Amino acid sequence: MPHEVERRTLTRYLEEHSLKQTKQRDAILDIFLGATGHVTSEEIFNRVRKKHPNIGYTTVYRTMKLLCDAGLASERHFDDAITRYEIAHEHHDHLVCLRCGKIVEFECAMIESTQNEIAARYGFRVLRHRHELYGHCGNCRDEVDLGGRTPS
Amino acid sequence: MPHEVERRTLTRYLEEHSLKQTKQRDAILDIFLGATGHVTSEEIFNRVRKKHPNIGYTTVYRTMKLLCDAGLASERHFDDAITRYEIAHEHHDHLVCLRCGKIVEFECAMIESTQNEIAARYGFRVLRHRHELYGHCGNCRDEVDLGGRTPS
DNA sequence: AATGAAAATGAACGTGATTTTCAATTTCAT
DNA sequence: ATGAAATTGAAAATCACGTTCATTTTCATT
Repeated sequence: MPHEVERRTLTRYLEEHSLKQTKQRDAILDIFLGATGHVTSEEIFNRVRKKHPNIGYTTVYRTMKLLCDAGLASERHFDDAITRYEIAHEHHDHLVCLRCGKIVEFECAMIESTQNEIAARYGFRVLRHRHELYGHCGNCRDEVDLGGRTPS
Repeated sequence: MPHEVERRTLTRYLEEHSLKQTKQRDAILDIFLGATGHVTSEEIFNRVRKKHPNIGYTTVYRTMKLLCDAGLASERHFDDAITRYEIAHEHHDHLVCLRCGKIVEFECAMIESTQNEIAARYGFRVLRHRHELYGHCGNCRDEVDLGGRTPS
C-alpha cells in the first residue's frame, strides 16, 4: 500500500480530533502525494474523479484544508489568484518562471539566518516566511532573447 | 495643494496617453497618498466616499490600476486574497505581524545579491522577487507570551 | 462660451475561486 | 446491529474583482 507513513499520520490526526476516516479522504491524500510539485485543487479534483466519479469539489477543498491542518500539506500562493498545495516539508524558497510556470525549490541557510537577524532588529519574531524569485528559467530566457529584437 | 509632485506625474501620464483628468482620479490619488502603508481598495473606497459619496467601487479599482501603470502605486499580495497598494518606491521587503497586521519594510543588499547568485545556479534570470517574513511584532510577541500558558 | 468626439463614470451584472448550507449518507464506538 | 456524530455533495452564497453599457464629463476646437 502506498504512502504508508502519511496515511498513518492522517489516521492519527483523525482519531485525535474525533474525525472519521472516509474513502474520499484516503483517495485525495493518495492523489495529492502521488502528484509532483505544486498542485491546485482543480488538478486534484480531476485526478480523484477518475477513481471516484461522484466526489464533489467541496470535498476536495475541505480535505486539502484538513491535510494542511494535519501537517501533511501546505498552502502556497504564488502570483495568481489560485491556491496551490505542496507536500509539507522543511522551509524552502521558490524560483518561479513567469513564462512557462516552472517552479524550482531552493534552500539557503545564509539567507535564513540573515532573515532572523533583520527581524530581531525590528523586534519581530519570525514564524514563517515567503521568499520567491520571479523571472525566466534557462529555456525561456533563451527563447525570449532570440525572439526579441536583435540589436541593429 | 498637497502632493504636488505626484499630481504632476499623473497629469503627465494622462496627457501622454490621451486620458482625461477627472475629479475622481484626483481624489483617489490624494487619498491614496495620504494613507499610510498598505491600503486595500476597500479602504480607499470608504475614504473617498466621504468627499465623493457617489463614486463607485469600479472607479476605485480602475484608478488604482491606473496609478500602478503611471508608476505611482504598486500592487502587493500578502497572505490573504486581498490586493493592497503601496506608494511606489525602490525594492524592499516586508515584515508582517500575523496578530495585529502591522507591516514594516526593510531592505537588505546582502540578501539581494545572494538571490541572484542562487538564481544563476539554476539558470534563472530574476526579474523581481518577493520576500516576506511573517511573525509577531514586539508588542504582540509580549502579549502572546503573557497570555500563553506559563511553563508549570 | 458652445460644440462634440473621445474618454470616464457607475450601477448592474458576470466571473472564478472558494465556502456555506442542508438534506441524505456514511462511519464507528457501543 | 444501532444511532449519534461526522461527512458528503449539489446548489446557492460569498468575496474580490472585472466587464458592459447607457449616461455624463472632459477638453481641444470652434
